[in-house]
Amino acid sequence: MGDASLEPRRQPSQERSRQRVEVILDAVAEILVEKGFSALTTTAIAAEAGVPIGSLYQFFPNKFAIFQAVVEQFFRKMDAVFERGTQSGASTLSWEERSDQTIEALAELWSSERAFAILWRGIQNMPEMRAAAAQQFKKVEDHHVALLERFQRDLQPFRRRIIARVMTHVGEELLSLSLRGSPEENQQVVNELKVLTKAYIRAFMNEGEAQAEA
Amino acid sequence: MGDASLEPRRQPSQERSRQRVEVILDAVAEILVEKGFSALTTTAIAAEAGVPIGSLYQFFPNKFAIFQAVVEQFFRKMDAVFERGTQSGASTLSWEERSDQTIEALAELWSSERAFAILWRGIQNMPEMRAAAAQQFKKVEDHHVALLERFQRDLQPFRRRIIARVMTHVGEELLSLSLRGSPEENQQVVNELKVLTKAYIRAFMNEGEAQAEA
Amino acid sequence: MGDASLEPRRQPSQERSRQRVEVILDAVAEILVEKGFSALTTTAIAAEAGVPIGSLYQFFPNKFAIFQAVVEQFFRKMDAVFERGTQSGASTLSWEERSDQTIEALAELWSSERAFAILWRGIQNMPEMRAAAAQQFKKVEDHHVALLERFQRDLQPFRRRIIARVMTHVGEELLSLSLRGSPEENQQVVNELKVLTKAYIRAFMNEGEAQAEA
Amino acid sequence: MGDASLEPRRQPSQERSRQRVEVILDAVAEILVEKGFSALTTTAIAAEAGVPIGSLYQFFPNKFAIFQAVVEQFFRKMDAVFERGTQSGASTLSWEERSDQTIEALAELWSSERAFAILWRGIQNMPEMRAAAAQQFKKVEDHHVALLERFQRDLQPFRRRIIARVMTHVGEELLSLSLRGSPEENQQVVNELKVLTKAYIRAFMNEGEAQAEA
DNA sequence: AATGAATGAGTATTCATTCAT
DNA sequence: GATGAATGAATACTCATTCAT
Repeated sequence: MGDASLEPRRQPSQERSRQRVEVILDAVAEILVEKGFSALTTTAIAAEAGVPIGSLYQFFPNKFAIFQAVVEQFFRKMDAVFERGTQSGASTLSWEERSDQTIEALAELWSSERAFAILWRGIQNMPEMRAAAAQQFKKVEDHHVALLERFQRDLQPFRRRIIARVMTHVGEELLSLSLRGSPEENQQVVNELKVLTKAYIRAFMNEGEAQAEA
Repeated sequence: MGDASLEPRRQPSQERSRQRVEVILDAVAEILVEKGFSALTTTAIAAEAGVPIGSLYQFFPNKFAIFQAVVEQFFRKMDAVFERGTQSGASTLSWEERSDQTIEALAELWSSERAFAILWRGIQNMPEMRAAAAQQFKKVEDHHVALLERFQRDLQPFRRRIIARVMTHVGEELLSLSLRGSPEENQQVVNELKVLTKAYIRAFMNEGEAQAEA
Repeated sequence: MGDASLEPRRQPSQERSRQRVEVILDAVAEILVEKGFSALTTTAIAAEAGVPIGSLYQFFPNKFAIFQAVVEQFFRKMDAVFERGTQSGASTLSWEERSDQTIEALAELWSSERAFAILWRGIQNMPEMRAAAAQQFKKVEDHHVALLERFQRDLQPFRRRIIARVMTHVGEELLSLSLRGSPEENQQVVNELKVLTKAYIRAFMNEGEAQAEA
Repeated sequence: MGDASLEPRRQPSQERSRQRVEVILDAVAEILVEKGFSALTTTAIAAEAGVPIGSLYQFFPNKFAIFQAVVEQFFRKMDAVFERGTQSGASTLSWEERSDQTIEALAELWSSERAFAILWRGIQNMPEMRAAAAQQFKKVEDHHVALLERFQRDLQPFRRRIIARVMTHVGEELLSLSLRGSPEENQQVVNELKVLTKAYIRAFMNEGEAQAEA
């Protein structure tokens, strides 16, 4: 699985190389925010990064691998947020508070990396990247599955997975939406995501109880 | 309002012309399903439709107008579903049943036109079509706003609009998701959309009551 | 000689047909003035004239024949100006006054048909029309030759022809130039054409005398 | 001033690149002479130059920039001729001899670059290049203005400018004409340009004296 | 005769990737 | 390793002319 051609060509072990990769990925973000996805050509990236076009191909086998690197960088940060949410001062907070906190942290992350949302939408239409995108979706989905396994033991595995998938997609859609409006609108979208998430969780929690009572 | 350059060049009044437009739009759908959005070039459309490239430009001023025609066709059907949901056998059904019915109908529509979901995602990344896409989103959002005005009078206008927007985006994201998995998964995604929608509505309904009680 | 394909397809004997041709030629002028030479497509002409595209091809075998008709119409008017200049109240006016009068009349003609100058420039770069354009140039040149034969009998035939050609081209270039500036500039260009023409004529008149004296 | 999109994309610093640009510009000339302006397509240029189409766009941002390069190259040579005419062995020559010499030199230049005349006419009808063409005309006009300022101080500035403009256009029209006939005709056209120019200058010189006497 | 939909070769331009230096 | 010029298939769109109705 996992298309090999999206792997970086080599680990940039030397300091200079590491910096170059950094510069390239920053250039990608800059272009996305300033000029949009359709301006994201290899030539433009090299120019923005102040790096010869050939260098791109020393670190990455092709255009998609560059995008993949940006995506992975972002998903690592997403992961970190989820980790923090799972571990931090567990007992003191209600699940509602934890949910809200995680969403708030995610919203901050997305808001601080507006380039990602643009890239992520663009990627959905690149056949060459669909598998890689699916894989990242899956990782978030797996995280939700794990949480549900811990706190909602009655759910059937199949349904648990679908619920996790739904939460993943709703979350990404609304976090993305929360970057496209006015500051007030954006904040309110995040608030609604909190409301909606808690309502949804409560819904299938109650189903279980309702069944148990019956 | 609405970019004139996306308007069809002329109404195909004659039978033969109407058929040609039909054939072209069918070709668009065929390509989307078979080869994906990035294969949707004018040459490919003409070839798939068995029509000379010039004919495309007799009916449409440019590529985007073709896409726009497909989008409008689909949104007219969406509209019809919403209309039916609003008018049909009003008093006998609970709001929960009505919600479920509408979602079921929408799911059937999306499932019967799989090409649309692919096109719709692709369009989001075309700067030339973003305005047109936003307009369609807005129409659905307005429908939700109208419903909320009728049944949830206490909501503040600003929040009402954001809730409507959230419902629009969640709906489209999950309906789109419900086309990408196995039949069982897809059905379950639709079910979750029903659960989630009702839970969300109940949540802000109760907020009002909670406030009223306090 | 004279490319047959530029001939009108048939003499529009019926009144309605004659009107249609008129409408078409007017449309050509309108487009030239409003949108420039590069907008002068057959489709645009038909649309502007409110005439089906097929009608164009009933009167003219091709695009060039339409242009040719406009050109001939204009050159007939040029001819008329020259005729008038040659015949009118001959003896009372000096040759200088006659020259000035003719130039003034030509300037008025060019100014009243601004479309022609645009078309005429455009035509120079159409290989298909170069022969026809040369023929029109030749007709004006021949007029000048005839005049010179009458008033400058000593000139050698070869030189007479070249002088006539030079006068033709200088005239057309400056009359065309006299449409491109401000009203004051345009008037002054016409004045300079008068000065220049008289100076030139005087020059080769004196040459003859100088030679005779020697 | 000067449309940036007509600027070359980069200075061909390396020898090989410089040669390539040379080859491209030569191909333009070749096509113009052999097949005329309307055959001057990017594909044709690339083919004639034996260069892939992409290479054209390495050096020039678009078709017009290629034409502009040819035009500028030629006008630099025109400039040089005017410079030489202004500076060379000043006192020994009468103004008549100087005028004749300059025209002779210009005629040689135009004759040695027959492609230019064809391109120059073609450019007049390209809306995208009209501004650039006007700029070149203006430079020649300015040269004439400067000369007139030196030798004909009595002329009013407005008239001086129009006279310069007239000389520019007459010169270019007749030099262009001097490439389209037989060798004898062409030589005679150049001779007439000399006669005409001197006669014209003498005319407005005398105007001044006539006024002074009165 | 009158119409106008149909045609498709031809146009300028882009861009991911390679590879000679 | 590092460079960036070179490549050419692919893209959206135009337009003079025809010919079935």
